[in-house]
Amino acid sequence: MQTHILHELTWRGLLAQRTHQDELDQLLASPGVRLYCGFDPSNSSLTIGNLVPLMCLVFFWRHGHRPIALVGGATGRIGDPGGKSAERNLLSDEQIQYNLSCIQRQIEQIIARARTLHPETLPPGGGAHTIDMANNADWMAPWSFLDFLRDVGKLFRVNTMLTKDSVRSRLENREQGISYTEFSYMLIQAYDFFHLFEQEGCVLQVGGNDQWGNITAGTDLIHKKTGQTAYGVTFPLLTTASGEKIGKSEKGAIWLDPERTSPYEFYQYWIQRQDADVIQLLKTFTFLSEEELRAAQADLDAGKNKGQLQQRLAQEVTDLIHGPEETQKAIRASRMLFGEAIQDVNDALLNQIFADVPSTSLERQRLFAGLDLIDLLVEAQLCASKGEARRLIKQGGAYVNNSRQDDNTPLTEAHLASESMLVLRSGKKTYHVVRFR
RNA sequence: GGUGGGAUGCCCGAGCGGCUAAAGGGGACGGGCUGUAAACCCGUUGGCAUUGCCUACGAUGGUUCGAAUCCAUCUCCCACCA
Repeated sequence: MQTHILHELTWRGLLAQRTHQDELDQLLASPGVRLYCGFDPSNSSLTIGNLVPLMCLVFFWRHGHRPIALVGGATGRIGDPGGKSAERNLLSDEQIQYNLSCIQRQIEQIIARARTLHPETLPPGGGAHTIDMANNADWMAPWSFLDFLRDVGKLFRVNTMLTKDSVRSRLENREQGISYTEFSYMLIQAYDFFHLFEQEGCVLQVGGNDQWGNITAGTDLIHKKTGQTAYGVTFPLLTTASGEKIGKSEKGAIWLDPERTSPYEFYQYWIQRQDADVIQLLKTFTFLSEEELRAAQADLDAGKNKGQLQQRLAQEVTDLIHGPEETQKAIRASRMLFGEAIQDVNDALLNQIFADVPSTSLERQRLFAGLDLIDLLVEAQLCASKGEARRLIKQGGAYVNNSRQDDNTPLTEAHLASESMLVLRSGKKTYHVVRFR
């Protein structure tokens, strides 16, 4: 990879703001720049949204720079006021510790996958070094409050802090306000940058655009303490064409943890993106080259995309997060689910395909007498009430083994798709497996 | 502390004594078209039941044959004044 990292970030649409434009260009022109990005341990899993900074670190890495992924063991105890409309509840230390280890594992796994699946992401020379991990609790914990106020707090002007967006938006909202604790968040993040600057020669911090205030607080601190220059780069906060945040489905966030968002759901999330978003998503979340993406854009403009781009996107991202094996399963399940009627299958196959699909287990006897479809839809929680189930059937949205049920004919053993299983579907996309024992 | 205004279904919002399970919009859901897309079109959107019943318009009481609509008290919001 010979091109300039800032060039790559630009064409990927991942460059929002940066400090010292020309100087930074020059600095990044030669490899080996030490940089970092922070990850917040407010949850035990990262989401697709958190994947953006991680991708950025990998992009920097492939250009021969040396990223550090910092998990915020210390900052997590405080809470970043940025992007939050309300004060957040503090997490217990045990919780933070747990979250930290989970997130760290996720990050490491993704980096490892990027290495093996995408050799092109490796830095020139094959990547002797990897992306390093750090935890700011390691250097924040020993500080006493008084020492921190004397050595670090003294260098911050409250007047300046008040102008930062993250703080200002909370001050303007009189209902919510901001606690002294969250107000101080900025100092810690700024100090992190200073510490890494001193100890690791880390001269650049990257982050989402909402981190701009915290990043510049860090560069200011470094300048005050050392007289030297440090840099900051932010990427835009991505939204869909219709203005929603990326990575939120109706049901909530898309998690990287397979326990929370199954690989099948994860894959489906990407498949279901609309054309207007797919190019930006490919640019952000895959390693496709500029040429490939230009070709993709051309196809799209020519009206030639028939969902292939979404498929490519889903496959690439699921590979990276869950590995090729899980991706293949998700693809197989998707083919089956969105294909023809389900027949000539056995339990083993269905179990495999529907491994991630919610299921209900019922007494086999209930089939002998004829099982009421309305009751079943409610029991499987595909419908909230019998009225809703009736409506669903009437409107033609109820399916058994992918074949539409026009009326409430009782189900019998003849409806089993395999030895003991039956596949319910509501609408086009919502599946539920019923097992009879 | 004073004076006004408000609280309606998932959300916004009309209704201001019977025709109100409550207009309209959004969202959501289902169908159609398509590519598991968008846009668009159609339909549904309190619960239970075979024309009926029950629960609902901040809470509690009251007036009335009849209340989301009138009255009283309470709770919570919002605006202006001090």
